[in-house]
Amino acid sequence: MTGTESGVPRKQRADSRRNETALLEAAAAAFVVSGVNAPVRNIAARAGVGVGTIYRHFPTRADLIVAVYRHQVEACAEAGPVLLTESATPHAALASWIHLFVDFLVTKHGLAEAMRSDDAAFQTLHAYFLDRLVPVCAELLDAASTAGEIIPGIDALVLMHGIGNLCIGADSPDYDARLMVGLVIAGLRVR
Amino acid sequence: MTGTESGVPRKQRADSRRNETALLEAAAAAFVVSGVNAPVRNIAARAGVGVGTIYRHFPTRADLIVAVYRHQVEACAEAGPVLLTESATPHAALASWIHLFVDFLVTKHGLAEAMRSDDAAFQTLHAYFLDRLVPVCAELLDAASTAGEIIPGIDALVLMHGIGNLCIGADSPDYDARLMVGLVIAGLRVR
DNA sequence: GCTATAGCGGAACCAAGTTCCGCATATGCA
DNA sequence: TGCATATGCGGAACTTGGTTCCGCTATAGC
Repeated sequence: MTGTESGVPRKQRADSRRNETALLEAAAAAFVVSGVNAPVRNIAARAGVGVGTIYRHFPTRADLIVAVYRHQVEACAEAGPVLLTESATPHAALASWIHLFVDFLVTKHGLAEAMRSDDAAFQTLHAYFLDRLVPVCAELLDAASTAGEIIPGIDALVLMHGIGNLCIGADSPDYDARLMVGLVIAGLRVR
Repeated sequence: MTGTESGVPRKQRADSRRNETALLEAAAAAFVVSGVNAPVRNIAARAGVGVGTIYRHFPTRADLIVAVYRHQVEACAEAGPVLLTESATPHAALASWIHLFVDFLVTKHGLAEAMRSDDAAFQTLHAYFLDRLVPVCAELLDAASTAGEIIPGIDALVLMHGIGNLCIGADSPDYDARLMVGLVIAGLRVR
């Protein structure tokens, strides 16, 4: 229940907003150096707040991750339709978009792991990333499928899930996520 | 330093051996219901031993996992050459073998995740699984490559790494690891 | 049987996530 | 401007799970 008896809600306190942005900055910084599983106490200390303040603003780690990466996810989502109109073929657009998505993932240490975690706390992360990006992917798949360039019936959710998985551990020297993703893209083509 | 002054080592105590097999059975059971990250205390309780006993026999979780699954890994490794002689083509052998590997992984909740963990504790797991299976995979890849069925230059380690990744979360209802692996196998073919 | 010691159990310690509550302070109003 | 009150804060305390360590027990070898 927010607000006074009269029903008109008191506006959010200034310090609360300050803390929220401080937390976002601190989290972004912590994620860069320690990955998205950076200890809560770390982030709180960086932001100069108590741990309780993190939980008040971002009840689950997923909420914090979503908030930190929202801009980049939006950019990726918006790139889909653009690529579709600008690319030579739908398959080329699909390939470009997937590479964009992969680039996003591999530069966020631990994000790919988190994305696929079945831990309930990551439900909102899962939901946001996929709800925002799966339709875009589906549109690209559909276009390429209609053009007869790829095998039909591929589910966008499954594909993104798989692409995400392939990006796990992408910073290991004896692995090459992009190569594997490339194999998948090649495997999509009709032969 | 083990043994008496005279240099002849005292043989392993009977209770020690008993505990080791009890632990293996308990761990196998725990892995089935809770995945390979089942709490140490759980496994110890199941086996009717103290936690210290686990660490004495299996210093890291990876050691325990390796011990539990050794038979199945060996079977998979040995299947490679057999498939190569019995299959119609090297590519068919490769595909069959990969499916075998995938079947092994997807039925072990959490094993695929553990396989790719960069945590130092999982080093021996990584080492054992890959050292045992990568050469087999390399042989199959080589045969298929020589036969001109697949694109050349694919590194077995990278491929297995990727296949392992694709198997993460295979028990989720909205994912299909086998489909994704199938795409990779298709992507390997020359066109 | 006796002795030396390998091996055992589990308490204690550590790391991280999460909850909760007394306290501080910003807001809205007089 | 000063006051009342709800909002929001900090961080201690609790939980869970891994890891270490040490006094004690039971076995192997004689």
